[in-house]
Amino acid sequence: MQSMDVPEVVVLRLPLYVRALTQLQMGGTEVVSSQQLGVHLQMTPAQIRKDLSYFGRFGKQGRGYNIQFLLKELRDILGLTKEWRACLVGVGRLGRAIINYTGFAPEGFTIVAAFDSNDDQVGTDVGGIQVLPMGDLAKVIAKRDVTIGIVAVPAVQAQPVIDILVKGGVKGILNYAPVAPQVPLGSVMRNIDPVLSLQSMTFYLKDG
Amino acid sequence: MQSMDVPEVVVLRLPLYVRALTQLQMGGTEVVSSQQLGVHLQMTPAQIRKDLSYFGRFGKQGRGYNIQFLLKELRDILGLTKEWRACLVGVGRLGRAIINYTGFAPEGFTIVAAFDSNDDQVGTDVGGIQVLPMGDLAKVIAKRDVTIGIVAVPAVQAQPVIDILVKGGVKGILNYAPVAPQVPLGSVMRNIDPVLSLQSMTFYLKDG
DNA sequence: CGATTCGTGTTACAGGATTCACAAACGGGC
DNA sequence: GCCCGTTTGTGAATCCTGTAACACGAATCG
Repeated sequence: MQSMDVPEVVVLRLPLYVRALTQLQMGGTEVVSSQQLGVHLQMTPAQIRKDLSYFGRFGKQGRGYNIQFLLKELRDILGLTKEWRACLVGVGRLGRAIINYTGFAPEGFTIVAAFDSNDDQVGTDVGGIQVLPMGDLAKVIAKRDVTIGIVAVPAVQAQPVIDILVKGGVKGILNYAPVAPQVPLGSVMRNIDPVLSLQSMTFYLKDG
Repeated sequence: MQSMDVPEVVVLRLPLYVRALTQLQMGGTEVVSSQQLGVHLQMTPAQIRKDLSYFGRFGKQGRGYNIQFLLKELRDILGLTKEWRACLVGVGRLGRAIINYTGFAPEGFTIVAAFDSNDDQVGTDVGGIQVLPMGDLAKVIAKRDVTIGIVAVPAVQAQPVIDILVKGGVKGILNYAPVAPQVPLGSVMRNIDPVLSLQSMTFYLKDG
């Protein structure tokens, strides 16, 4: 499969291209050169062209890239043309914020179920979603075609919860817990960790 | 300054070491080898040793690293020994969640002020913090020794808000808005963007 | 219609980062 | 005090990423 020989750094940049192109499209632009895109994203034109060339030939010499076309291609490549269904584990403060976050839906990511191990939470309604017991996890994942698990539980529970999610059939994990858990080969995990970001930032701030 | 010739990837990994070491320390371990740490963090022992060697010689041959000592050193290097004061801009849903997030304080990051451009928000109390008008920003930053600005405003407002923060004297930006804003040289920015994470994840999920 | 300009896709190269391999150092046992 | 298993710190070698250069196609202009 193509996925195998495309460097991961490149894949990580594709969503940035999608963002920038969408923004340009909103502004009414129809064609853009790697040069202009580069200014927008603070990268060299060469890098953009090289990244795109991993997937095909999308531009025209002397003209640049047709935004609508390139966007469609990139969305295809990233798999953004379908609706992705996710479930959330942990409906504490953080989990509630995630459910209520309005940024996911417009991009095609929908949270279709929520779980919690705390019996007091089970049965309650959070942002229009019924909180289910952890025991229902595997069943719901299968029934509702859930491919992504969002983890918003305390650090110590993260690894066991992730194990359950993966065993339940989830393929991707978006982890908000402040740990670096392990996922089996074949699963993909992304960590959201503002504290780590701050801690690496202070290195540059400490005597500047 | 040493900061200049240490690769940024290395700096990004240091907080991971701090985390793992803290966890081991909690568990009662006193000495750890790069081997063991590597298993814990899923990295090669060689990389850990090389990373650490940028900053000094912290280990003992035949034994490994004294956790307490190494932790102290790493905290020093990262500048985590002092209290960092931050201000938040934008007290919408996301901003409120950030203020109420309990993960910052234990690591020495305190939110000491909150701002919003919406007059309806100004004057209200969010999580024990009084919301101030944007006009007070520069004054408060100076007076309360704020070095970090946390941005939780809609995408279109992110860049202007960041400009104001930087002009006001903030040195670091933690940006939650789904854009890639520009900061002047000498400032540091970190982006928290779950949607980008998901969008690069789906590439690997789309036909697996 | 030929010349010129522009910007792509690609190949070659340079600079970084990661891994390897090994000498030097440490601690424990005897 | 000496040996032995262990593990560090560090050049050297390998791998990877980003940048620069260039040949070619496409559009434009006189």
